[in-house]
Amino acid sequence: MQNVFAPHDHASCTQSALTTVERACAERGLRLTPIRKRTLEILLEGHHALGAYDVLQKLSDDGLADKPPMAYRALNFLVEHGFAHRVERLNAYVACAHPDADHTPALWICSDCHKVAETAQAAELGQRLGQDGGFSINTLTIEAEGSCQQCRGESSND
Amino acid sequence: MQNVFAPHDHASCTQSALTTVERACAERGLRLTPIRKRTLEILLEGHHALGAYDVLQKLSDDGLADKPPMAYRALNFLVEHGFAHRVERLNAYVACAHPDADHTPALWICSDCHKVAETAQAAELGQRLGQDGGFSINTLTIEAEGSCQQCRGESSND
DNA sequence: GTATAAATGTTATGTTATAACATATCAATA
DNA sequence: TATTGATATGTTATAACATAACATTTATAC
Repeated sequence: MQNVFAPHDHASCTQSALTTVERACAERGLRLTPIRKRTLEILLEGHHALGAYDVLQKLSDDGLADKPPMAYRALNFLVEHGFAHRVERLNAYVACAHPDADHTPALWICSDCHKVAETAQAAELGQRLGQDGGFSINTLTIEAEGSCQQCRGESSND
Repeated sequence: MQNVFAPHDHASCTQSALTTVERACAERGLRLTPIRKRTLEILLEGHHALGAYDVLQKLSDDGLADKPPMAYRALNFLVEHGFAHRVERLNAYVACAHPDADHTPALWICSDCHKVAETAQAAELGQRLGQDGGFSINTLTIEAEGSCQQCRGESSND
């Protein structure tokens, strides 16, 4: 697990994600417009999931967007292209930790510090689960809520 | 996979779930009040997930409840005690197929016939996934969207 | 430079969910 | 059997999440 729960150099963590996404957009002919880029930056500020209206508020503070559809469009763009994930259990969004890989993530939601981590090994696992019933998986959602190692060891890590 | 996608004797399927839940409530000192029982029956009518407001409409038709909190309370009761599951991807609810077992279900959502099936083998799997990161799982959500064997073989199965 | 597609701007509304508080019912027991 | 404490229901109001539909602007390809 790429452990976003643990202390780490967040500036370089953010920067590398941003660079990776910029490169991916260039390669794939996608337009990382100001709203979209800023939305990604907002999600990258922490490893917390943000609701669409939280994102919208920040976009609005920056004068970039001030109506719900504008935030949803940017978020949907990021999710569609694998640069962010929607956290179904929270109706919220989190920046992708490995935006370069085509992956089905498993999300780990710490109910103490509220950070959300991600692992990538979920896809083949779902296929295996579905096999006996002959179910053909299109998309797979795996989300766990619990407590991270840091929070179990310390008082608070928010 | 207990295959709710395939044709089956739905009357006995419903009846056995209802009986099991009644017994479980008796054993565990839970009150299966009219609203709660009817809510379960509504969910058991098909293997489709129903939104809270769909359930509310039906409860209202029966003169049992007519305000959102009343439906949400009944649904939450059923979910808390394992008699129904919330489908996070659909913001909807489905009756539990094995209400007697304490389980972490994996849900299979067919985007063609819209039925939702359930398998129970997800718990240890999640534990395994979380282990390397030292994450301690409280609840685990596993939901797949795709197509069931029946729908891939036939035209429509709704 | 015009046509086409993509993205953004805007209005309005739809959908899902809960906080907060009042009232009624149940279950144990004094 | 009256009291009481816990549980469940009734009600108002609003919070939180999301999208349909259509107008305008900006980018891109020809």
